[in-house]
Amino acid sequence: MNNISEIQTILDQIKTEALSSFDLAPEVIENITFAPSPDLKLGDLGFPCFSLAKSMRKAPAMIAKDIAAAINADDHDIIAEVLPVGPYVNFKYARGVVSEKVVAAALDSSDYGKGVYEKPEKWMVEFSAPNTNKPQHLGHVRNDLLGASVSSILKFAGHDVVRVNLINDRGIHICKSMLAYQRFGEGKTPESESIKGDHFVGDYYVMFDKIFTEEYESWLESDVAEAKFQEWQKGRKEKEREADKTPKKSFQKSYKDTFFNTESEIGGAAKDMLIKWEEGDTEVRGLWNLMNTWVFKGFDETYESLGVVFEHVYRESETYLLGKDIVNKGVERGVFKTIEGGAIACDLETVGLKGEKILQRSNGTSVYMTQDLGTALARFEEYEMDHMVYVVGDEQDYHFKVLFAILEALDPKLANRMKHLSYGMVLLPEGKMKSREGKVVDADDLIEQMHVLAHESVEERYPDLDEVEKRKRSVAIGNAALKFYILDFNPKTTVTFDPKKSIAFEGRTGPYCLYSYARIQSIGRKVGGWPELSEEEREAALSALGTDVEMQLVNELTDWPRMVQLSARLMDPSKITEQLYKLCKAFSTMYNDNDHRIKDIEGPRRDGLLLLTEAVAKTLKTGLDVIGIEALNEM
RNA sequence: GCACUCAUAGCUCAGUUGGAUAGAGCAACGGCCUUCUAAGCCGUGGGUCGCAGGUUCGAAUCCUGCUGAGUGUACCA
Repeated sequence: MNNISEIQTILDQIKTEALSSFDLAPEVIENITFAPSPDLKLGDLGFPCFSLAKSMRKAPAMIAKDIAAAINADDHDIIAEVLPVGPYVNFKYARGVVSEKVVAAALDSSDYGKGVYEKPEKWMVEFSAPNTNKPQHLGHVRNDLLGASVSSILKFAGHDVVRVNLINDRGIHICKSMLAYQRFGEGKTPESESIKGDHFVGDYYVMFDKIFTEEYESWLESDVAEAKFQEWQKGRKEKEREADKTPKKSFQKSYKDTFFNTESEIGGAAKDMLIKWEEGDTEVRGLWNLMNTWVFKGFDETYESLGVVFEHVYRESETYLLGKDIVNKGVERGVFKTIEGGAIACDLETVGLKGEKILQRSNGTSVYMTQDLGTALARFEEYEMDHMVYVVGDEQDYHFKVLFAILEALDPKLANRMKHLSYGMVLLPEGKMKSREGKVVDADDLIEQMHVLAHESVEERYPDLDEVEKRKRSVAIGNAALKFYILDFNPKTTVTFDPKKSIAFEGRTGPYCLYSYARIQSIGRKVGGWPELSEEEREAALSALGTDVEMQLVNELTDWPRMVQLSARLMDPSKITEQLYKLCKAFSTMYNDNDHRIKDIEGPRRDGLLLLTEAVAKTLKTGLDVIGIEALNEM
């Protein structure tokens, strides 16, 4: 099916063969898995026998002995020795043979670890999904990088992948920045102010919020507000009221939306603008188009510097009406129902959840969920993909649970084909990021800052380089640092980002991987190119490998295809970063070891070490490419 | 109130889905550049895996309760 490394396939066969002579259920055999041994002295890897104790009615240590005895190491060229170690059956590799197979596999394939399926599955991955009222921040960067790398990992694992973006370009929040610009823009443009388009528009969004907040705060001083407050207090449950030590503050918070929708002048103006937008008012649409052009240009720059690409970009202004007829048909089919007041809802009890979800308001307009339903069904029809992945933050876990349940109710064939790749928020040491209050790590600023820091680093280490080369390296190093940092977290982890110390260039980082790669390239140059050998010579060279240090590196190479598959299955890029780091670490250990200095070694072993080194470089480059990091030949 | 998620070294995080002695990086301390790039390597110290029970031959991992943090729970998007 796919090329999980040859070694693992052979080992699995040996295990299955050995165990099949003991009259065990297939799933019992399946459940026994190899793990690297904690100490190379005990063997290179092994499997535990605890779970066999019940069905075989014997102590695990006895079982391990019996199984070990049942395997004849001489029958398998990759195995030198099989030995029971307590309750474990441990295997010692015929190191030369294993090295030969693994390194040859890594060298001969242009993309070692790539999965190959006879019939690849088709996946659609939706990610990024920005709003057009403000520039992207670090949270979006996490989304962008996760979406892009998971897409790329799925592709590398052997699937067909379509990357899509859904830009949120309509709604009241969009009108806020439009209104502020209309009133205070004075005809300025991003060009006239020399500001990136999305930042330009974002500034008006912040301005709107500032004006609205001022309006609200001055209203709160009024007698009307006091009366509203008293009324609100009376309406509360007694317990709540007594427990609340700062009722004014609570009122201020809870009434803000109501104020926006009723009393607020600027709020009302924004709402009027939204109505005009929906009516297709020429002036409003014109302004909307103009500001969109600015924002999209800004977004494109950000995507380009992150290396993010989409096959298809959807806009909510084009999709927001989708789903309306699905809702109506759903009522006819009895999947949805009309409730009191005329709204349409889905009874979530019928899909295994609680409560009900409104899909159409009593005034006939649709809600967010409705367009998600419509968009999903339209996409399945258009692309006929096997799987749909939504890369969206974990605060929307419930939304997607409901969405998937309703979609399944509408079309049972969609069951288990939709996945929410839910990832944790990025917090600052002082808490959540807030665009409206300017408490954000801006994406463009961050990227720029990485380049500046990388440049300082290059300047310090290699002051004699010409400026063009310094720039080139700074960009590559800065991007590598940022991407590796973000992707090295498990997606579901809530990240605390400290601007002052989070992203480093040393230790387990992107630059460390680039550095390892550059070092290897330097070796290649020093020896006048990698050895080009005949079949026999190569086999002899690779078979000469076998020290612990060399095997550690060979083992990491062996693991690479497995980790790729694991990363794809879990949709977790951190499995890739982890394995790349391990590869670099094992290489660096060898590089610094006195007994493994290639320049001091002669004969086939020298060639063997060179080929192993070359294989590491090839795998590294492939792996870095999968997560969108550009390797450097010199650093 | 209810639902979901999380709690592991001073800090930031892993822990391959229940297996061998819980691991990295940073920070601290000690070594290694006339020898293939020191963005590196080697070593030392640092843990009651939030607390209390339970299941299991075996639990950081599964179950229950408690404590603490986050998120969600709209005819918002």
